[in-house]
This record gives sequence, C-alpha cells and structure tokens, in this order.
Amino acid sequence: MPKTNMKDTIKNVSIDLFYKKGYFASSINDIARAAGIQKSSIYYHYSNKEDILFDILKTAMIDLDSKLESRLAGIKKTEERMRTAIYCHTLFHMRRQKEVLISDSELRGLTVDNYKIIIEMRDKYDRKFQSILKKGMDEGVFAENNYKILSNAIITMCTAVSIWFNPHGQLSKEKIAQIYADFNLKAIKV
Amino acid sequence: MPKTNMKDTIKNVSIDLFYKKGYFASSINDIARAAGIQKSSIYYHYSNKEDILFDILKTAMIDLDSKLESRLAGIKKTEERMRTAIYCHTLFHMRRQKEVLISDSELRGLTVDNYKIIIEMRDKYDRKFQSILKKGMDEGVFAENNYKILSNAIITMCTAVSIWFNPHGQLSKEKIAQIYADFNLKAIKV
DNA sequence: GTCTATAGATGGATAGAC
DNA sequence: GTCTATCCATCTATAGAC
Repeated sequence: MPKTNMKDTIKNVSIDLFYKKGYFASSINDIARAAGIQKSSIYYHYSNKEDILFDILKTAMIDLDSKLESRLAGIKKTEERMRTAIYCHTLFHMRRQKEVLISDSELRGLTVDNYKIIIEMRDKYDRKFQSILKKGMDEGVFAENNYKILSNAIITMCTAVSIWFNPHGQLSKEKIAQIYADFNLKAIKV
Repeated sequence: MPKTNMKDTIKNVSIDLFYKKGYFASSINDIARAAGIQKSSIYYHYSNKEDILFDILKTAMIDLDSKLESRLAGIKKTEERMRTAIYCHTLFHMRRQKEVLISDSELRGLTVDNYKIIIEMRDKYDRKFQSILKKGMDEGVFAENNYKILSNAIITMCTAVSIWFNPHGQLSKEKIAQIYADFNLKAIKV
C-alpha cells in the first residue's frame, strides 16, 4: 500500500476544491479542513496558496505533453499522427477532467512569472498540433486552410470535452475520443 | 448622445473586471472605483455582488438566444439551418467575447436558484442545436452518429473561439465564423 | 442617488511551542 | 511535521446623513 504523503493529500483535496468551487472561492482553511490538518500546517508543505495551484497546473501540463510524445513515438504517416494526437488529447481531458478544468479557468490565479511558465508550456504543446496540421496540408493529405485557426478550433473542441463529459454516461472515454478523432479528421481531410 | 446610466456603468465596468480578474478576485471596491462612485452606492442599484453577475449572465444568454432565433427565421433547409446556427453562435462569441467568457467560467459564483435559471436557458438553447442536428441525420443529409455528442462537440468548439480570438488579428470575425461553419458542416455531412 | 463611517466576518500568512 | 494563537488586510454589506 502507498505511503500517505501529506503534500499529495493537500494537492489532491485542492484539486477537488478548485474544481468544485474555484481557486479564489476555496480558502486555505477549506483545504486544511479537507486534508484533516490545521491551516498553518499547509505552509510547511507549500509556501503559499498560489504554490498549490501552480503545482497542479504544472503537473497536468507535463503529463499531457508526455502522453502525447509517447503516443506519437514511431508513427510516421501525418494523417495517423494527427488522429493519434486528437485521440490522445481528448482522452486525457476526460481522464484528468478536474485538473484540466482548473487549468482552463484558474490561470488568472497565477502571478506573472508562474503564468509565463505555464503559457510557454502550453504554446509549445499547441505548436506540435499546428506543425502536424501544416505538414498534412503541405503534403496534400489535408485540405489547404488557415492551419493556426483550424488547430485552435480542434484543440479547443477536444479540450472542452472536459466541460460536458459525464463519467457515469453511457459511452466510454475511448469511444468518445474515437468519435472526436473521426469527426475532426473528416473535417480536415481533402 | 445616450444618457449615462449608473446601473449600466456598473454593469459594464463589472464585465471588464470579471473578464480581466475573475468574479471572486474582483471586489465591490474595485467595481466602485472603476465606476467612479463609493462602494456603498453600488447597493442602491444592485442588492448584492451576485446580482451584478446574474444580470450579466442573463442578458448574454437572452441576447444569444434571440440572435439565433432571428437568424433562423424563414430558413427551411436543415443543412442551411445548421450552417446558420453555427455561424451565428461563433460570431456572437467573438462579438460578445468578454461576457461569454464570464458565462463560461463564473457560473459557480451563482447561488442555486440563479444557477438553475441560467442552466435552464442554456439547456434550452443547446437543445435547438441538437434538434437541427438530429433532423439532418433523420433526413439523411447528415451522417448518422450520436447527435448529442456531436452537438456538444460543435457548440463547445464554437464557444471556445472566445478564448483565443484576438480582435486585433488579421482575420475578420465574419471570416472566422465562416471557417468554423464550413469545418463543422464538412464533418457532419454524409 | 451618493456620501462617510463602520460593523462583522473571513481571508492569507507568520510566530513559536511541542 | 503539526499544533495554538494571533496579526493585519480585505471582504461584503448596512446605517444613516445629506
């Protein structure tokens, strides 16, 4: 059985709270109560409230990017790379629903330096989609179009699955990711 | 020239503040300062802070729905109705960027009763998209698929244009709405 | 309709004991 | 590593004068 780590506990209850009530509406006191400790004890593990948020956002971004990289490894065909990227992105946004929703609505809770770090990671990730899409257009497998606009459109659609996805619904995460991949591939192909 | 109405001023500066800093991070004091009055004067126009948020969200939802209705009026062909709905929804989410972004991230600021009212309006609006999409599938002009999933996918994609759209970018709002309509129509057609 | 003044609660964060 | 106690800033909202 895994060692109970208080820092992880704080992080996990914070994910729940930020997801349910939002970052600003969740107090240090709320977090402490959920973690079963006094609020001052939080500061032994994290230097301040923003630090918890930053930890959550950074971890989510790192995991998202590494999932993409490992899924894409070895795939050569551009069409298949695009399909895989969309499938992977959509699946992640259902599996890690709470964290990605926090990522998308609580960025304003970060001070400038931390904000820049997350935005840079996100831009780098986005450019991977853009480059696959552009390559497909150059190769003639995808219809010529504004690749930045389409890339934004596709990524935001697949990101937003986290907003409406219901874990207790009828369709599996994998089936929904499949529908999303098919939908977008059909739209971009020549 | 239009009469300067303090209630409207409060509403407008609140839209700016909620958009920039978020609802919980914006204080009554911030709003008062931006409106050029003392914070106690806010309470002459609105009974509390949530009332301002609710006013913003309700107005946005009413306007969104009435835009759709007037655009759809007289259009018979299902494919054209779908195209118009997508175009209209996307355009609105660029024209009213701030308000719709608040709508999508600050719903948690509402108490239960107000929350229910907004969600009900939103569901009713969503069902209009679902019904057009389903009709197209029944008629055989759209490919058979899970119409609820696809409807969610399309609506959230077009809603999310508000996240990345840059008013100072090269493409016009109308051009982007056109790209979005074309993209989605291509994806759903048989 | 806007002001000054303030109540009353809660926020993030720190000091220092154990 | 967690506790009690507390500081001080800020928050929403109200009372009552003008």
